[in-house]
Amino acid sequence: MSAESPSGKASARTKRADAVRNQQALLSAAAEVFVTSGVDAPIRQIAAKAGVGMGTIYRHFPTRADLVTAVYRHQIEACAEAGPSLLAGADSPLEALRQWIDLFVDFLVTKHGLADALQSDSSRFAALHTYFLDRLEPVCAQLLGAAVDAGDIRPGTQPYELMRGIGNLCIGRDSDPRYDPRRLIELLLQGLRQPPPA
Amino acid sequence: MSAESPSGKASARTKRADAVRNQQALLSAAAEVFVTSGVDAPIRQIAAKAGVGMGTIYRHFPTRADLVTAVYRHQIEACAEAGPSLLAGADSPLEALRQWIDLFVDFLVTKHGLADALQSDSSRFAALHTYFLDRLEPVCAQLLGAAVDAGDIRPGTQPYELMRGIGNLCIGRDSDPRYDPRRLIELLLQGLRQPPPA
Amino acid sequence: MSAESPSGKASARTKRADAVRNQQALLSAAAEVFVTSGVDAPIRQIAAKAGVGMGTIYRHFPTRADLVTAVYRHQIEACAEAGPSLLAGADSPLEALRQWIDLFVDFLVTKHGLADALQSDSSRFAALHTYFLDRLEPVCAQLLGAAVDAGDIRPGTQPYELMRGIGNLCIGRDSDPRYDPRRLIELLLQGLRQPPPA
Amino acid sequence: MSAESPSGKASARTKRADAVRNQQALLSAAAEVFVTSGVDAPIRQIAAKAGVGMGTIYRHFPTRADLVTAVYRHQIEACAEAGPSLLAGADSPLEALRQWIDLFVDFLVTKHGLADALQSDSSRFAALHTYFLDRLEPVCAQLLGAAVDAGDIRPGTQPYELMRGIGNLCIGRDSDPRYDPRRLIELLLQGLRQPPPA
DNA sequence: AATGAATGAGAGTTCATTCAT
DNA sequence: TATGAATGAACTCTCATTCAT
Repeated sequence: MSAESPSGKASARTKRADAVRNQQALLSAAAEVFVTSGVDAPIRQIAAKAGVGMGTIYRHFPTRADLVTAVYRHQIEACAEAGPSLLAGADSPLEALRQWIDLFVDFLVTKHGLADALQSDSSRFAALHTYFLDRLEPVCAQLLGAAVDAGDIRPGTQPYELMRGIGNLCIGRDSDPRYDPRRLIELLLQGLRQPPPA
Repeated sequence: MSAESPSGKASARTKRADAVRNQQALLSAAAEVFVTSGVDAPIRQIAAKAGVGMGTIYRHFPTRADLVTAVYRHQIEACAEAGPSLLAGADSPLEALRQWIDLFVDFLVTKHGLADALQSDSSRFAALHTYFLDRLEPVCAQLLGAAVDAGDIRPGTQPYELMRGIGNLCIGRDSDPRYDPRRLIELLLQGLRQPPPA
Repeated sequence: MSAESPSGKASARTKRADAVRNQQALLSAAAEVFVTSGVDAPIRQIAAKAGVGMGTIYRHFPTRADLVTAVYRHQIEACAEAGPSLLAGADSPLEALRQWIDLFVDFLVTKHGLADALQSDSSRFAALHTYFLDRLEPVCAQLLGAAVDAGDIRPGTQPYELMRGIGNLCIGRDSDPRYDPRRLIELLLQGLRQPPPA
Repeated sequence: MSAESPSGKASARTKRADAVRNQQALLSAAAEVFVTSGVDAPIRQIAAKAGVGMGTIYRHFPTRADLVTAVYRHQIEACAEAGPSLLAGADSPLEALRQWIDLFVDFLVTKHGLADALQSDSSRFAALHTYFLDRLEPVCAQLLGAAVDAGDIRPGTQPYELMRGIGNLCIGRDSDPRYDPRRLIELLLQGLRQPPPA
């Protein structure tokens, strides 16, 4: 990189690098804080964890939904991209669906403020909600459709409803050791299976 | 006059009647507000809706949990009492379980701040949580056990987990018309059914 | 009004007796509560201790100062009346003054919210203040004057100032065992003594 | 006169001032308010007087004790530092003690909410209390000890008691012009003097 | 006359958001 | 651009005082 005007360009570059670094720090910090304090955690707390000022958060993420969305974007992407691969590689469409739901649940219970955020009716999270569904609903639809087409499961279940249901089942997962969302989700899948021919 | 009891007592009784009326107003108002603003709604809002001062709420319900518990106590009781009757009257234990879950869901989606409150990890709702479980878990256990004993459903599902799951599925029921918790719960029940002998 | 209806009279009498009894209960209760919670104790607390309603307190003692004054009136009277007797019976006017101050201090430290109330600039206690001074200042003045006249103590000290000073020294008496107002008051008295003729 | 502009809209509500300047404003305001309303004055009142928001007070002084301590710290320091100098410069230890007490009283009556705060049994002021004593008791002890050693005053008086006594005498100084704590303190000092040999 | 339920002003405290530096 | 000080609305809770019974 050549810099004829060292001060001007260098400072611009420096700032850019700073900004990127800040954004990364913020995302990591927010992810951590969301886990311990939920997605409604005080901005201060996130800023402190990231080692930046509060204003910096507002610059990068004007609304809370922007931040939450950004925090989970990578995982949402990964989850979305896994759909087709699983469908291609699994023994059966149902097996692919099961594996995808496993990923989905991993994601939700790992970042455990998320399930709460997703069901929150607060308009604050509308953007997250939208992004989440726009990206994942088609993937879920594809898997679900394939399983139906293969005759593995009965038709009639909508991807939106299934995703909401799984998401809801993941809420408050760790408040009591007696509650394990995966067991219930397994029951759901059992319920989806085509009743055997008489 | 035959009033052996001093008038002091009579007047005390009268005041009580007022207080009772106020309590009712409060319970109705709180139930309404919980629906629109959640169980964390500001005390002022509830007081305003009930047409009473804030202090009146504190008098009747010293803590928020007291209020929430009181709001839902009647329904919890009704639900608890329905269990044995349904078991006695239904065609099969599974049918009884299904009907009881219907009642349970009716309850949760009608007073829909409740599902939120129940899963809230906030210690503020510990009392409600405890009351809820103490009262309903045994009922659910009985129905579940009977269905297992009759061979209608597979064993291994705990009443606590089932209730939590159903409760979670009822969260945010009306944020989107595409989501109907009952359909998912029906799937859960399907999943619980004993796989037919080979 | 003619007392045609006996019940009218009877009830009036009954109420009077009740009122007197209530007043006594209130004074005792207030005295106790003042000791533990200060003269600013919540009205509720006093009412509860006395076993009466709050309204009853307001009926008997419209302002807090009225109650405080009433609570301490007996002791103020006793203290006031002791002055002349002590002067008549003691070995010297200084000794009488010392004994009277002892009584005064007993009074203040026994009812330990009192010293605080007396110095409180809050107008709430103006009535108490006034009553207190009206009654005791002349007594103190008499004792002080006699001691001065006898040549026991130097002239120049005003009874108001001496009483305020002693009252202040009694404040917070029991917050620390290292603090004993009597030792300081004894020093004050030493300081009042006529310096020995050269 | 330039007041033609519609100054009704206070756009120049100097929102952001230097933090240090704000602290100073806060300390001055608090000192003033403590004088008129006592050290228990509402936070809002102090904030209003300082022209800042309430949050600013919490930022600078998280607890009330922090604020009270800060308000009086400078004077406490000055008083503490004066002790040794006075002892070195005065004609006699007793004279040094007298001068130090003069300073001490100046301090208390100038910032006269302080005497109240010091005797307050509320645990809220424990920090102030502790700081006050930690800093001044040793100074008072030194002066007192020197005066005893020099034979100027009788032994047996503890610095804690003397300071509490003087502090108490300064309470409510200006509620009545007839009351002057200095006259009583002078009597105390007189009382401390060694009784002349028989 | 007595009661105590009801009222609501007022105090403490938190935190999202703005904006001077 | 980044910072974090400042603001103030919003919330909880307490208690003096009133007033219907």
